[in-house]
Formats: sequence, C-alpha cells, structure tokens
Amino acid sequence: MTFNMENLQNIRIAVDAIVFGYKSNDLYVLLIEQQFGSSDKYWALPGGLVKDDEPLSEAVIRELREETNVELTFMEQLYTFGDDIRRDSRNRVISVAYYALVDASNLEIKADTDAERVQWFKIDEIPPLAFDHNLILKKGIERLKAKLTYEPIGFDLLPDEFLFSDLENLYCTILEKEIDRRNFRKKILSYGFLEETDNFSPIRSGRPAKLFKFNKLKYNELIDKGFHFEIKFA
Amino acid sequence: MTFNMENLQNIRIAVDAIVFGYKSNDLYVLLIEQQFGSSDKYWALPGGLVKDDEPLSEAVIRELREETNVELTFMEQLYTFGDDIRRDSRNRVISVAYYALVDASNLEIKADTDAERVQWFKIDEIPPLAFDHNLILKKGIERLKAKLTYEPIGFDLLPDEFLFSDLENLYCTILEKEIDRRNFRKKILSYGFLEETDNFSPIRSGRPAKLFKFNKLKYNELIDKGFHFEIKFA
DNA sequence: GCAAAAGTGTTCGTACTACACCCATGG
DNA sequence: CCATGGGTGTAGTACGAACACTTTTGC
Repeated sequence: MTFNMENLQNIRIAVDAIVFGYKSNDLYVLLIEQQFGSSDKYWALPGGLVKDDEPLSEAVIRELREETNVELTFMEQLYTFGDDIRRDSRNRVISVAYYALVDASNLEIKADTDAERVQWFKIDEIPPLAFDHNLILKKGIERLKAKLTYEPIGFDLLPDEFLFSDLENLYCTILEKEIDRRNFRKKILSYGFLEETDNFSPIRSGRPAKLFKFNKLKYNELIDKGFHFEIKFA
Repeated sequence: MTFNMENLQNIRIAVDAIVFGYKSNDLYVLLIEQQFGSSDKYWALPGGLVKDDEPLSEAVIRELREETNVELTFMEQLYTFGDDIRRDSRNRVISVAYYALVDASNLEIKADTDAERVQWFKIDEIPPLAFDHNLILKKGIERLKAKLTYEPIGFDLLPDEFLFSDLENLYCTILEKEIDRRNFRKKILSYGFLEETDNFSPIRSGRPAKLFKFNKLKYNELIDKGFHFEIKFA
C-alpha cells in the first residue's frame, strides 16, 4: 500500500447499516454491542471502515456478514453523515448509512456469531446508541415510512408467502395509522401483482386464511406501463 | 496535522454539486472546465476534496464560492458515489453529491471568477463530463423531477416574484409533461400559500399578468396542520 | 382591430371513504 | 355452540380531468 501524502486527508470513511425486521406487529432493528476502551459498552448499528479497494455497498454486505450473518431482501443507501465533524470523538469519520430489510421468517435465526452480542430491538425500545447512531436510525425510520407508501417494499419484510392480515398489520404498525381492512385489501388486490396461492395459514385461531405471494415480474410489467404504487390513508 | 497510520485508509473524499437554474423554458446546470494533465480539458460538476475539519455541506458551499460564486436558494444531499472504485482513475475518491437551486433572476450573473471557465449548460446539451459526473447528473435530474412533485421547490428556481405562466412552464419543462393551465392554476391557488402582489409583469406582449409570491410561512403552517403538497399530471 | 398572452367555470368520471354482516375453523 | 379471525359489497363524496371563450394590453 502506497500513500500519496500530499493532499491525503485525515478522514476515515465508514459504512453503517440499519437492518429492519418485522414480526407480529412490531418493527425491529438489528444492533450489535461494541466495546469502547476497556469497559464502556454500547449498542450500535452494524458497520465499520471501508477497505481501500472495496465498493461501498460491498463494505456494508461484508460488515453485516461478519457481524450478524443476516440475509437481506432489500438494501439501499440512506444518507451520508459527515456534517458533524465530531460524530466519532476519536477521529473524523464520515459514515455512509444504508438501510436494509430482512424476511420476517428469518428473524429468529440470529446467530451470535462473534463474542460480540447481536440482538433485535423493538423500534420503540432502542437504547442510547454509540456515535450519532440514534440520529441515523431516526432518519432510517423516516425513510422506511416514506418508501413504504410509494414502493412495494413491505413485501421484503414478509415471508415469501404471507397472510393479507400480516401485510395489513405491517402497514398499520410501521406507519402508525389505522386502516380499513376492506378498503386496503380492495386497493392492493386491484393492483394485480398479488397472487393467491393454494396454501393456507398455519391456523392460529378462527377461519384459515389464504397465503399470498408478491409477483415481482408482474409488478415490473406494470411499472413499465406507467403504473405508480401508492398506499395512503386518511 | 498528525496521521494515525494504522487503519488509515487510502481513500479520498470529495463533494460535488449539481446547481440547477431555470430560464425561459429551459433547465440549466452549472459546469466548470477542468484541466487534466497538461492538455486534456473536461467539463465537470463543481466540487473538490473535503478539508479535514470541514463539515460536508460547508465543503460544498466553499467549493461553489471558490469556483462559481452563485447564490443558492436550496441545497440538499443527493447521493454518495463510492461503488465504482475507479470512478477517478488517479486515486480512489468517494464523492458525496449535492444538488442545489438558484433563482432564475441571478442566472445571468455568472462571473468567470478564476482562469477556469464557468458556464450554464442546457440540460439537453450536456457534454461528456469528467469522472462519473454524467451519472451523478442523471441521478440529480431524477431527484429534481421527483422532488418537484411533492415539495414546493419550484419556487426556489424562480425570482421572488414570478408569473403564474412561468411557474406553469417550469413544471411543464422540467417534468416534460403538458399541463392544463386552468387546472394547474386552480390547484396551486387552492393551497393558499401564494400571495398576489400589486405588481405586474414587465410586458412581453399581450395582457399584463399579476406577479405572485410564495409565502413560506403560510406553507409551513399548512405543513404543521398535516398538509401535503403534491403536483401530478395525467 | 388584430395579435398575444392572461384570466376564468362547469361537467363528468373515477377513486377514496365510511361502514357491518356472514363465514370457516378449532376447541 | 361459541370464540376467533377471515372474507366481502355498496352508497356517498370529493377531487382530478377535460374542455373554450372573454379580457386586457401593445402595436
């Protein structure tokens, strides 16, 4: 490794990831416990420094694999945090934050890979985080809410086959709104990108419910025709 | 300046800015001419390396002042380009791109400050740019179009007092859509954040037109009440 | 008085809202 | 047969879309 010392900056560049999961009416975020100095422990978003020859998005994937081994269904760049030059008190670090989604059925398979602890936290039970990670998370939640309403990313938080009631609850929970079941179902079905399967729900109680699948191909066809996904509420 | 050589990366971090201007049915972007090596010249987005103790957004403002001396009415982070590790062939550089708007009445006051040339280019007459700047610009245009439809940033491209027809043409031009004048006016006026002034247009020809102002205070009040700006077309 | 742009109302259709009862299953 | 969640239809309303003529000015 050779450094060209002239005009080399003393700034580090990191990536951080907000990984969202959803299960039974709760939105979760994946956090890892980090050790600072000899005794301080803090929960933090998974992330770390970018390698010299590593694309940003690959850095995120690598860090997530190293630290948490979750499998993502969606990932997107969120925002780059570099206005607060002391967001990391040790050095100047600029962080490119990403947010990602995981399938709810994989939510329990959280392997504590390293000595470090990894844990899902309910969105309304987030502890004080390291650095400015509470701020990053706040922005991530805002973006998730917004994106849910104009792109069909809710399906990436659900298993491949899911109940309509789960989809409905997911929207209610994350957007913190009440929805009329009938209107919601009518609207989503009218789009025509959901497929009924022949399978039924593992019964919890009451009448068994059909499982549905999101047909991404169909969705893409619709997009090409100028279709615009949108979920809004009163 | 002290470097902590362990875990110091060999990655540079830059900011680049897309500055949009609008005038008589055309969207413009501000570009500067850069010299590479001894003979190659390329047009590029204004930008440069971030200083060690400088917030990202201040770096953008500084570069714009140094290179172009435009006065911005709006600025927002766009995206961070760091997946292509060879986007700059000399070194690895990650670029945090911003986009900004300027008031149309300041559009002509482009002072060629340095020896470098600075120029407004029509959006459909952009030359091949340095690095991946064509890509950045593409993303910026997409974002501008999207943002125009759900936030009132069109006013930041117009003078303080403007004609309704200019607003209408701005939307038609940038979104590349046709709009019904009557419906457009009705809708915008119904929002109630435009103020009629007592002034009239400098006449070009035909009937003189009233000048309007965007009342940002009123707009913010509406937002607090849950109002949601939106302009859509068939 | 003619050319040029500004200003203005109505009708129609579509899409969202609100709302309540029956159905299938397990225990 | 009861408790639990699943599944469905209709009527009213509000908003967006389509559409053309009159007004004011300069020349």
